[in-house]
Amino acid sequence: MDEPQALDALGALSQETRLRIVRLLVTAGPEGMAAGAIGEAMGATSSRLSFHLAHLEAAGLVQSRREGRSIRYSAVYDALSGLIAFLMRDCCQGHPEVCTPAVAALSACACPSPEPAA
Amino acid sequence: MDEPQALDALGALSQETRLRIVRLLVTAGPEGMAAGAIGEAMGATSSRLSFHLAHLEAAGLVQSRREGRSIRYSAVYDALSGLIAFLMRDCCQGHPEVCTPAVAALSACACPSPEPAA
DNA sequence: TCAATATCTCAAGACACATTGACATAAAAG
DNA sequence: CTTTTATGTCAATGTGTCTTGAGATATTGA
Repeated sequence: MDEPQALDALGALSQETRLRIVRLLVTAGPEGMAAGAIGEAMGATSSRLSFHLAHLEAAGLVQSRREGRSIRYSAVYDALSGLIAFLMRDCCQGHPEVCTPAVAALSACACPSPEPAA
Repeated sequence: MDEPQALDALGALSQETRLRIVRLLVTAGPEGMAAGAIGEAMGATSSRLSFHLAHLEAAGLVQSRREGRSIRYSAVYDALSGLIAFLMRDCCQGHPEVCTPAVAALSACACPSPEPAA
Protein backbone atom coordinates (compact mmCIF):
# COMPACT_ATOMS: atom_id res chain seq x y z
CA MET A 1 0.00 0.00 0.00
CA ASP A 2 1.36 3.40 -1.02
CA GLU A 3 0.41 6.87 0.15
CA PRO A 4 -2.41 7.56 -2.34
CA GLN A 5 -4.05 4.23 -1.55
CA ALA A 6 -3.67 4.84 2.17
CA LEU A 7 -5.27 8.27 1.79
CA ASP A 8 -8.22 6.72 -0.04
CA ALA A 9 -8.61 4.06 2.62
CA LEU A 10 -8.30 6.53 5.50
CA GLY A 11 -10.78 8.87 3.83
CA ALA A 12 -13.24 6.04 3.36
CA LEU A 13 -12.89 4.93 6.98
CA SER A 14 -13.21 8.42 8.43
CA GLN A 15 -17.00 8.41 8.15
CA GLU A 16 -19.17 6.86 10.82
CA THR A 17 -21.47 4.84 8.58
CA ARG A 18 -18.63 3.54 6.46
CA LEU A 19 -16.45 2.64 9.43
CA ARG A 20 -19.36 0.67 10.88
CA ILE A 21 -20.02 -1.07 7.59
CA VAL A 22 -16.41 -2.19 7.38
CA ARG A 23 -16.40 -3.46 10.94
CA LEU A 24 -19.67 -5.26 10.29
CA LEU A 25 -18.32 -6.89 7.14
CA VAL A 26 -15.10 -7.93 8.84
CA THR A 27 -17.10 -9.82 11.43
CA ALA A 28 -19.36 -11.22 8.72
CA GLY A 29 -16.46 -13.14 7.21
CA PRO A 30 -15.59 -13.89 3.59
CA GLU A 31 -19.20 -14.63 2.60
CA GLY A 32 -20.10 -11.06 3.40
CA MET A 33 -23.64 -9.74 3.64
CA ALA A 34 -26.35 -8.69 1.23
CA ALA A 35 -26.74 -4.94 0.78
CA GLY A 36 -30.21 -5.08 2.27
CA ALA A 37 -28.99 -6.73 5.46
CA ILE A 38 -26.24 -4.15 5.80
CA GLY A 39 -28.73 -1.35 5.29
CA GLU A 40 -30.99 -2.79 7.94
CA ALA A 41 -28.10 -3.06 10.40
CA MET A 42 -27.13 0.56 9.66
CA GLY A 43 -30.62 1.98 9.56
CA ALA A 44 -29.78 3.60 6.24
CA THR A 45 -31.92 4.27 3.19
CA SER A 46 -31.02 2.41 0.02
CA SER A 47 -29.49 5.38 -1.75
CA ARG A 48 -27.46 6.40 1.25
CA LEU A 49 -26.21 2.87 1.73
CA SER A 50 -25.38 2.54 -1.94
CA PHE A 51 -23.40 5.77 -1.81
CA HIS A 52 -21.25 4.55 1.08
CA LEU A 53 -20.78 1.04 -0.29
CA ALA A 54 -19.66 2.49 -3.62
CA HIS A 55 -17.22 4.73 -1.78
CA LEU A 56 -15.79 1.78 0.16
CA GLU A 57 -15.53 -0.31 -2.98
CA ALA A 58 -13.74 2.51 -4.84
CA ALA A 59 -11.27 2.67 -1.96
CA GLY A 60 -10.69 -1.06 -2.29
CA LEU A 61 -11.91 -1.87 1.21
CA VAL A 62 -14.90 -3.97 0.18
CA GLN A 63 -15.87 -5.97 -2.87
CA SER A 64 -19.25 -7.04 -4.23
CA ARG A 65 -20.79 -9.85 -6.21
CA ARG A 66 -24.32 -10.31 -7.43
CA GLU A 67 -26.17 -13.29 -6.04
CA GLY A 68 -29.67 -13.63 -7.40
CA ARG A 69 -31.62 -10.53 -6.71
CA SER A 70 -29.29 -9.26 -4.05
CA ILE A 71 -25.69 -8.08 -4.07
CA ARG A 72 -23.35 -9.38 -1.40
CA TYR A 73 -20.58 -7.19 -0.05
CA SER A 74 -17.54 -8.51 1.75
CA ALA A 75 -14.45 -7.01 3.33
CA VAL A 76 -11.17 -7.01 1.42
CA TYR A 77 -8.89 -8.23 4.16
CA ASP A 78 -5.72 -7.49 2.24
CA ALA A 79 -6.64 -3.82 2.01
CA LEU A 80 -7.21 -3.58 5.75
CA SER A 81 -4.03 -5.36 6.68
CA GLY A 82 -2.19 -3.28 4.08
CA LEU A 83 -3.42 -0.09 5.68
CA ILE A 84 -2.36 -1.26 9.12
CA ALA A 85 1.03 -2.21 7.71
CA PHE A 86 1.32 1.23 6.10
CA LEU A 87 0.56 2.97 9.39
CA MET A 88 3.01 0.78 11.25
CA ARG A 89 5.71 1.30 8.67
CA ASP A 90 6.08 4.76 10.20
CA CYS A 91 7.27 3.32 13.43
CA CYS A 92 10.11 1.53 11.75
CA GLN A 93 11.91 4.67 10.74
CA GLY A 94 14.03 4.63 13.82
CA HIS A 95 11.44 5.20 16.51
CA PRO A 96 9.80 2.12 17.99
CA GLU A 97 7.68 4.17 20.43
CA VAL A 98 4.64 3.75 18.19
CA CYS A 99 5.24 0.20 17.27
CA THR A 100 5.83 -1.27 20.68
CA PRO A 101 2.37 -0.49 22.14
CA ALA A 102 0.82 -1.70 18.90
CA VAL A 103 2.64 -4.97 19.38
CA ALA A 104 1.22 -5.15 22.88
CA ALA A 105 -2.27 -4.55 21.50
CA LEU A 106 -1.68 -7.26 18.98
CA SER A 107 -0.56 -9.64 21.66
CA ALA A 108 -3.82 -9.05 23.52
CA CYS A 109 -5.66 -10.00 20.34
CA ALA A 110 -7.44 -13.33 20.26
CA CYS A 111 -6.00 -14.20 16.86
CA PRO A 112 -3.61 -17.06 16.29
CA SER A 113 -0.45 -15.75 17.92
CA PRO A 114 2.36 -14.59 15.61
CA GLU A 115 5.00 -17.22 15.02
CA PRO A 116 7.91 -16.37 17.30
CA ALA A 117 10.53 -14.91 14.97
CA ALA A 118 13.09 -17.42 16.20
CA MET B 1 -9.57 4.39 21.78
CA ASP B 2 -13.31 4.38 21.07
CA GLU B 3 -15.19 4.95 17.85
CA PRO B 4 -15.53 8.76 18.07
CA GLN B 5 -11.82 9.14 18.78
CA ALA B 6 -10.96 6.76 15.97
CA LEU B 7 -13.15 8.75 13.58
CA ASP B 8 -11.37 11.96 14.57
CA ALA B 9 -7.98 10.35 14.08
CA LEU B 10 -8.92 8.78 10.74
CA GLY B 11 -10.40 12.06 9.55
CA ALA B 12 -7.25 13.91 10.52
CA LEU B 13 -5.03 11.37 8.76
CA SER B 14 -7.10 11.28 5.58
CA GLN B 15 -5.57 14.47 4.24
CA GLU B 16 -2.29 14.42 2.37
CA THR B 17 -0.56 17.28 4.18
CA ARG B 18 -1.63 16.04 7.60
CA LEU B 19 -0.65 12.45 6.91
CA ARG B 20 2.79 13.65 5.83
CA ILE B 21 3.14 15.84 8.89
CA VAL B 22 2.36 12.92 11.17
CA ARG B 23 4.81 10.64 9.39
CA LEU B 24 7.44 13.37 9.54
CA LEU B 25 6.88 13.90 13.26
CA VAL B 26 6.97 10.18 13.99
CA THR B 27 10.42 10.01 12.44
CA ALA B 28 11.44 13.20 14.25
CA GLY B 29 11.09 11.47 17.59
CA PRO B 30 9.87 12.79 20.94
CA GLU B 31 11.67 16.13 20.59
CA GLY B 32 9.53 16.89 17.56
CA MET B 33 10.10 19.79 15.20
CA ALA B 34 9.49 23.52 15.19
CA ALA B 35 6.46 24.62 13.19
CA GLY B 36 8.68 26.51 10.79
CA ALA B 37 10.76 23.44 10.01
CA ILE B 38 7.61 21.41 9.39
CA GLY B 39 6.27 24.11 7.11
CA GLU B 40 9.49 24.17 5.16
CA ALA B 41 9.40 20.38 4.74
CA MET B 42 5.80 20.56 3.58
CA GLY B 43 6.14 23.63 1.41
CA ALA B 44 3.15 25.13 3.18
CA THR B 45 2.31 28.71 4.10
CA SER B 46 2.05 29.59 7.76
CA SER B 47 -1.72 29.77 7.86
CA ARG B 48 -2.16 26.54 5.98
CA LEU B 49 0.32 24.79 8.24
CA SER B 50 -1.28 26.22 11.33
CA PHE B 51 -4.67 25.00 10.17
CA HIS B 52 -3.47 21.43 9.73
CA LEU B 53 -1.41 21.36 12.91
CA ALA B 54 -4.42 22.59 14.87
CA HIS B 55 -6.53 19.90 13.27
CA LEU B 56 -4.01 17.21 14.19
CA GLU B 57 -3.73 18.53 17.72
CA ALA B 58 -7.52 18.57 18.13
CA ALA B 59 -7.56 14.95 17.00
CA GLY B 60 -4.95 14.15 19.64
CA LEU B 61 -2.36 12.95 17.15
CA VAL B 62 0.22 15.65 17.87
CA GLN B 63 1.04 17.91 20.80
CA SER B 64 2.82 21.24 21.00
CA ARG B 65 4.97 23.22 23.38
CA ARG B 66 6.43 26.67 23.06
CA GLU B 67 10.19 26.90 23.03
CA GLY B 68 11.46 30.43 22.78
CA ARG B 69 10.14 32.04 19.66
CA SER B 70 9.13 28.81 18.02
CA ILE B 71 6.58 26.12 18.83
CA ARG B 72 7.65 22.52 18.67
CA TYR B 73 5.22 19.85 17.57
CA SER B 74 5.66 16.18 18.31
CA ALA B 75 3.74 13.00 17.60
CA VAL B 76 1.52 11.51 20.29
CA TYR B 77 2.62 7.92 20.01
CA ASP B 78 -0.15 6.60 22.22
CA ALA B 79 -2.78 7.99 19.88
CA LEU B 80 -1.21 6.32 16.86
CA SER B 81 -0.80 2.97 18.54
CA GLY B 82 -4.33 3.31 19.92
CA LEU B 83 -5.69 3.82 16.45
CA ILE B 84 -3.82 0.80 15.14
CA ALA B 85 -5.12 -1.22 18.07
CA PHE B 86 -8.66 -0.04 17.31
CA LEU B 87 -8.37 -1.08 13.68
CA MET B 88 -6.93 -4.44 14.63
CA ARG B 89 -9.62 -5.01 17.23
CA ASP B 90 -11.90 -5.70 14.28
CA CYS B 91 -9.92 -8.74 13.38
CA CYS B 92 -10.45 -10.25 16.78
CA GLN B 93 -14.16 -10.65 16.36
CA GLY B 94 -13.78 -14.18 15.10
CA HIS B 95 -12.00 -13.60 11.82
CA PRO B 96 -8.20 -13.60 11.92
CA GLU B 97 -7.90 -13.06 8.15
CA VAL B 98 -7.15 -9.38 8.72
CA CYS B 99 -4.94 -9.79 11.68
CA THR B 100 -2.62 -12.47 10.41
CA PRO B 101 -1.13 -10.48 7.49
CA ALA B 102 -0.81 -7.49 9.81
CA VAL B 103 1.18 -9.66 12.16
CA ALA B 104 3.40 -10.62 9.25
CA ALA B 105 3.90 -6.96 8.40
CA LEU B 106 4.75 -6.29 11.98
CA SER B 107 7.29 -9.09 12.01
CA ALA B 108 9.01 -7.51 9.02
CA CYS B 109 9.29 -4.29 11.02
CA ALA B 110 12.70 -3.29 12.29
CA CYS B 111 11.41 -2.58 15.78
CA PRO B 112 12.47 -4.54 18.85
CA SER B 113 10.65 -7.80 18.31
CA PRO B 114 7.59 -8.47 20.48
CA GLU B 115 8.31 -10.52 23.57
CA PRO B 116 7.22 -14.05 22.78
CA ALA B 117 3.99 -14.46 24.75
CA ALA B 118 5.30 -17.54 26.48
C1' DT C 1 -45.56 -10.21 -19.90
C1' DC C 2 -46.65 -8.18 -15.39
C1' DA C 3 -45.68 -7.50 -10.75
C1' DA C 4 -42.63 -7.69 -6.82
C1' DT C 5 -38.09 -7.42 -4.81
C1' DA C 6 -33.42 -5.62 -4.45
C1' DT C 7 -30.34 -2.30 -5.56
C1' DC C 8 -28.38 1.62 -8.04
C1' DT C 9 -28.38 6.41 -10.26
C1' DC C 10 -29.18 11.13 -10.45
C1' DA C 11 -30.00 15.98 -9.20
C1' DA C 12 -30.61 19.22 -5.50
C1' DG C 13 -29.65 21.19 -1.17
C1' DA C 14 -27.15 21.66 3.06
C1' DC C 15 -23.05 21.39 5.29
C1' DA C 16 -18.04 20.77 6.08
C1' DC C 17 -13.26 21.33 4.58
C1' DA C 18 -8.96 23.38 2.45
C1' DT C 19 -6.61 27.29 0.73
C1' DT C 20 -5.41 32.06 0.39
C1' DG C 21 -4.12 36.64 1.89
C1' DA C 22 -4.22 40.16 5.24
C1' DC C 23 -3.64 40.96 9.83
C1' DA C 24 -2.76 39.94 14.90
C1' DT C 25 -0.07 38.08 18.68
C1' DA C 26 4.10 36.44 21.13
C1' DA C 27 9.04 36.32 22.08
C1' DA C 28 13.65 37.90 21.50
C1' DA C 29 17.26 41.22 19.98
C1' DG C 30 19.07 45.68 19.54
C1' DC D 1 10.45 50.55 22.91
C1' DT D 2 10.99 49.38 18.34
C1' DT D 3 12.12 45.85 15.10
C1' DT D 4 12.50 41.25 13.65
C1' DT D 5 11.27 36.50 13.76
C1' DA D 6 7.88 32.88 14.44
C1' DT D 7 3.39 31.53 14.53
C1' DG D 8 -1.63 31.91 14.93
C1' DT D 9 -6.37 34.03 13.65
C1' DC D 10 -9.85 35.52 10.67
C1' DA D 11 -12.92 36.10 6.70
C1' DA D 12 -13.68 34.93 1.98
C1' DT D 13 -13.82 31.66 -1.61
C1' DG D 14 -13.90 27.46 -3.95
C1' DT D 15 -14.39 22.64 -3.63
C1' DG D 16 -15.88 18.34 -1.78
C1' DT D 17 -19.05 15.39 0.88
C1' DC D 18 -23.48 13.62 2.86
C1' DT D 19 -28.27 13.12 2.69
C1' DT D 20 -32.76 12.98 0.57
C1' DG D 21 -36.32 11.75 -2.65
C1' DA D 22 -37.68 10.38 -7.13
C1' DG D 23 -36.90 7.36 -10.50
C1' DA D 24 -34.25 3.75 -13.20
C1' DT D 25 -32.32 -0.97 -13.69
C1' DA D 26 -31.87 -5.90 -12.86
C1' DT D 27 -33.65 -10.34 -11.26
C1' DT D 28 -37.15 -13.58 -10.03
C1' DG D 29 -41.74 -15.62 -9.85
C1' DA D 30 -46.71 -15.79 -11.20
